[in-house]
Amino acid sequence: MEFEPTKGIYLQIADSICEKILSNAYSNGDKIPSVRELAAETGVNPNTIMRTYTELQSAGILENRRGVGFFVGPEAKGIILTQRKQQFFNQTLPEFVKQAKLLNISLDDIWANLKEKGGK
Amino acid sequence: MEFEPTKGIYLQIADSICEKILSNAYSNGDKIPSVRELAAETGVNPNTIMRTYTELQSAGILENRRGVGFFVGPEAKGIILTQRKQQFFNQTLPEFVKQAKLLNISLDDIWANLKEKGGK
Amino acid sequence: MEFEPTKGIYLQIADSICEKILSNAYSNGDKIPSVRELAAETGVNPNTIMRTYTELQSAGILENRRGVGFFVGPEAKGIILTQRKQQFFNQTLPEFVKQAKLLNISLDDIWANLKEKGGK
Amino acid sequence: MEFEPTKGIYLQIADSICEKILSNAYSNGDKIPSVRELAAETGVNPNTIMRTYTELQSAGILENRRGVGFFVGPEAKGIILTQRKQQFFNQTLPEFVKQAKLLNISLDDIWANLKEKGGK
DNA sequence: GTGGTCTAGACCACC
DNA sequence: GTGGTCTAGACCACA
Repeated sequence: MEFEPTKGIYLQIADSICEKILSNAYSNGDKIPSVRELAAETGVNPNTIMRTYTELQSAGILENRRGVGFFVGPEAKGIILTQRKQQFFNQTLPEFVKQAKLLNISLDDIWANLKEKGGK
Repeated sequence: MEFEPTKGIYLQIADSICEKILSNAYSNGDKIPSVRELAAETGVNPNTIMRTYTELQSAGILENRRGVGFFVGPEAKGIILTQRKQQFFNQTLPEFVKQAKLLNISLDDIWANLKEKGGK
Repeated sequence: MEFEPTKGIYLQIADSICEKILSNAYSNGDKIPSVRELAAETGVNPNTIMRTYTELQSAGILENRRGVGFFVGPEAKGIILTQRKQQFFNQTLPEFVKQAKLLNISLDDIWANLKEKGGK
Repeated sequence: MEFEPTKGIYLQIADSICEKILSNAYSNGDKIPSVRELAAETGVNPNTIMRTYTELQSAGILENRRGVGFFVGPEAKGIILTQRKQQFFNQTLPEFVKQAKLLNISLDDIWANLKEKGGK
């Protein structure tokens, strides 16, 4: 698995898990791969996976049954959505608009660019 | 001068210089403050300023006359714009679209909203 | 380890690493000594080693896995060779020819001389 | 006038003067441009020109008549030739050969390259 | 005065 | 343990 060098690996893994939850690849209550499994699969140090899981747990997205494994929490999807929407409207969107203005890129330019990529 | 804790100081200083170039506060060929001057002014260690200048130089944005100082390069503005546009279309925009999709937010809605604000 | 006083230590270390790569002492993907290790081994400050590694990285010769170490990049050998050949034909050779001309030394004589030595 | 960033400007100016002497643009006993003249012409700080002149003087290549100016010394050409030949055979040539061997460049390759450039 | 390099030692996030 | 950044202070060559 490939990782961006600018962002913590544990965060990138957390993102990928959240995205699986949002896209219903994982549903509420599902058991997710064990630390060792995921470590082997991604080629990442188990400590790093563990950090991902515990942080997701303390966010209420995952739950832990001792000796059994980690499971998707009952409110997982809602928590992730709330969290992401907040981030989207408070950070991503304003930053996006600011950059576009600074670079003098119009909505039409963006639209054209998206169509071009979408056409591929 | 105040700095965000999340991003390297040398990068924040680089950004501020680039913005001065984009806004024509510095023009092509202008001498920019010496390493020690800017260090004193910002309260940052000269080594850190040096790092900023060196990186901007190797990007072609600054030039250097030994024993004299650093100067804005002839292509500075173009390089910065190219660089930023590239980042916008290759990273910011796709990430933005991806998040919007995951959150089930319609791009059309966002655009309508933006156009409305733009009209203010 | 001994260093020439005329050339930056960080450059001399970079050279020695490149030569290890060219001579196959390091192969593609190999982990090279950690910053602290090499610093201790050479008696040089870790910051200086860090500078060497960073510059080799931005040249594409080294790669970097966070918290793990620096590794020889997949194209390392090719990059080094290209870089050196370019320098040879664009700088070393013209300078050599220019000096020979100024000194009124015939290139043919030099060639003959070299071939003779090469035959030994 | 353009200067390489890697080598002291005062050395580059010294070289250009020596080359004028070798190519008979300046002859023994000729008055060379005053410090101020050459400074204005090259756009270089007069201190730097002065350094060049005094170093060439202490090498016996230039002579100084107070209140009059700097002049090419009687042995100038000989001194420069001796000096350069020494450097050529002790440094330039061995370094040239070493690099060619390291890069696996044959004399024929070099020959071909020279012809190509000469043909332009 | 300018840039450029090096050292020593600290602290951080991450694996 | 790893890399990454920052500070403080020194010394150098050069203009």
